[in-house]
Amino acid sequence: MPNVSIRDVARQAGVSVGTVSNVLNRPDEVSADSVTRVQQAIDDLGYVRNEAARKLRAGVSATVGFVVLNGQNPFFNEVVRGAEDEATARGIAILYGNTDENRTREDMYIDLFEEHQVRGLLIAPFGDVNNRLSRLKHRGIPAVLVDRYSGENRFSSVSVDNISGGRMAVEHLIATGRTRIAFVGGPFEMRQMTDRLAGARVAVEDAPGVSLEVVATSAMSVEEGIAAGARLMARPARERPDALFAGNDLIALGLLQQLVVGGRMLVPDEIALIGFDDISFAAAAAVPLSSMRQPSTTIGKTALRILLEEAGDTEAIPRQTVFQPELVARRSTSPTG
Amino acid sequence: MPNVSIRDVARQAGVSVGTVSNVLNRPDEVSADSVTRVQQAIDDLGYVRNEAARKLRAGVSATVGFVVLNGQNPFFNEVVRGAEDEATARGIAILYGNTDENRTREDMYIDLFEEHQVRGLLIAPFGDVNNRLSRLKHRGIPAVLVDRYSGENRFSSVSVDNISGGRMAVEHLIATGRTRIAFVGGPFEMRQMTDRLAGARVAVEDAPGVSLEVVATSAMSVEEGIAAGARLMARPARERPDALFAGNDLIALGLLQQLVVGGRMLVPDEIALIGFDDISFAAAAAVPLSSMRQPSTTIGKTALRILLEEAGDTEAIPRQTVFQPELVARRSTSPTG
DNA sequence: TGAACTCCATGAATCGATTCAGGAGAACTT
DNA sequence: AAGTTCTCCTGAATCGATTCATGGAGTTCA
Repeated sequence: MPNVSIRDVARQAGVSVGTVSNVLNRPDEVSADSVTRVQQAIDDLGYVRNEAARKLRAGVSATVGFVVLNGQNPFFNEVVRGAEDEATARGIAILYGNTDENRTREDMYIDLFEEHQVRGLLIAPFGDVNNRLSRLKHRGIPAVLVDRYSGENRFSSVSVDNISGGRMAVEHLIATGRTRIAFVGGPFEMRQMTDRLAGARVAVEDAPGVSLEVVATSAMSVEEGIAAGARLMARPARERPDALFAGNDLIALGLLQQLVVGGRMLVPDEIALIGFDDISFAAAAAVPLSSMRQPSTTIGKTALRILLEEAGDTEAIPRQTVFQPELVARRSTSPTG
Repeated sequence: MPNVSIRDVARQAGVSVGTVSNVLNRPDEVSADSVTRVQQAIDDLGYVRNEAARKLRAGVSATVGFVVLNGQNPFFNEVVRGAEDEATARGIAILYGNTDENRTREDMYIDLFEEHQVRGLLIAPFGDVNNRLSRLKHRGIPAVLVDRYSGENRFSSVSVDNISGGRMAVEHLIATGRTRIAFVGGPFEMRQMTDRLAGARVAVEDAPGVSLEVVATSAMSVEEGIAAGARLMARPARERPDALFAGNDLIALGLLQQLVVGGRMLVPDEIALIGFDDISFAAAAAVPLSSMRQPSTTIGKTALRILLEEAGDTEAIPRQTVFQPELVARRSTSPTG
């Protein structure tokens, strides 16, 4: 029995379509008798509400878009997971798009989700999306930036204090006796990276006798970490840093491989290593990886909650939610000796 | 300028709404002049098509649902990525749901996506979803099973030959000189796991003098791999297997950690290790991990393509697409000595 | 010239849920 | 008993894109 509409339910239950709609949307304004009759009819006919019609008429969508910049990074999957939980608890579905750090794809998804009349957009942006998002806002589609602080205050955002995180990571390295530190990360168009590096610089400036060098990567991936690790290992042992702060855990895992491959196990005695994000693979690495934990699912949950609030109130004032990252010290940064 | 409708475009361009619709959907049936005038009006007004209205009237949806059983497993993210590419090329958006191997969530997502009138459903199922999917099919919503062979032939499926994969993995272990093999995996409600184990059994039966033991895990996760690894390492060295075949790469990575932790580096000399899926973390592990590669993005692409074909033709005969996994031998299974 | 075709444009009807003005009937007031 | 208030229900109008029967204008051909 395909295509059971509210009209069929109304007929079956012997009430009007308006009543059926009320049973569905505000059952307390309907007599108990009608509610049970309509429920019965719904079960008998196997009625399923048509979201398209609902969206069209009510103008309110039960869909939220989530545009993620790297679907291969477990961190973002955890953020999505948090948003998902919060969404499904409200009967909202998530349209998912992975841009793979590609501006064209990013634009494409924003447009696509606009066509789909999403209730709002969560986005971990890669490029500069302010103009596009402003346009959406104009049309009543709010956006919340995820994992990216919105400096201009045009949009709400949920992120982590990357500067402070970078500082804490390097302070930890220094506290455990390291002095020749390298930051391995990039690309530096990404705000996350520049902030983490800036934090690292602060920590180093406060510590006399500690140096910081920068090893740039072109992506935040395991592969780039491996490549950077190979470059470091190509140096004479004397010229290598004694501690590495990786821009994120993927890079850190790549580095780690190069530092332990072939059983040489330089970590942690000769070189300490700390990452960022604390993805679940970090704890499970060959040498359990120290990392700066981001509250990933909480970020997702919070972002979704803020988004829905703003969807209800177009005049809402953008607010920036910033969590503090937390140092998770594991074996990869055990003190030397 | 919120809420620009096709009617506004028609007025602006000096044509009827029917013509605007035709420009949008079959421009070749419209005069070149009208096309440019309408295009101009669309640009001027910033018109964006309303998917809800389109879906309601045309009954055709530009949305596909993808229900995944473990959003934390990079393998599934790669499958999603494949489907995504294929979908966006056609202007189709993906509703994403992660069930986390939980039947309630699985049911919930199927219902939710039905309400959303998806054009079809891709699902990597956990529980028995045949009845629910049949219901959808009745309503004109086809489903394609992903990473799961559909024995009954009620639905199309795209998967990998797990039996053959299991056999190849163990044959490889045997060929590299191992004789005391353990399969580490579970839960065995999952068809993937039983098939891989069955394949392993076949390989062992053909090889005199080779034994196979089963170490059960309660999930296909890194954590379970670590736990199983700890149990194995608690045994006296003599009683340990000399080769491990992990049910998937997450389990393998967990095992690997326990086998190399503290610099003891048992892999590959004392114990060989092979996983399944060949996720990108496998190649980047401390000891690069041998694995049975699944063509993950191809699986996603193929599944989506079949789904769309079936959405166009309700009488389509279900077809089972089975790929062969491919052995990727890395250091973790180098021959001993 | 007129019949037969093409080519295109028109605009009302339609999809299904929601909304809301209007009203029936019961209950309560005075 | 008449007026007032409540509680529920009704059903037509509506959202915006698509469809399709209708028909006007221009071509071709006999």
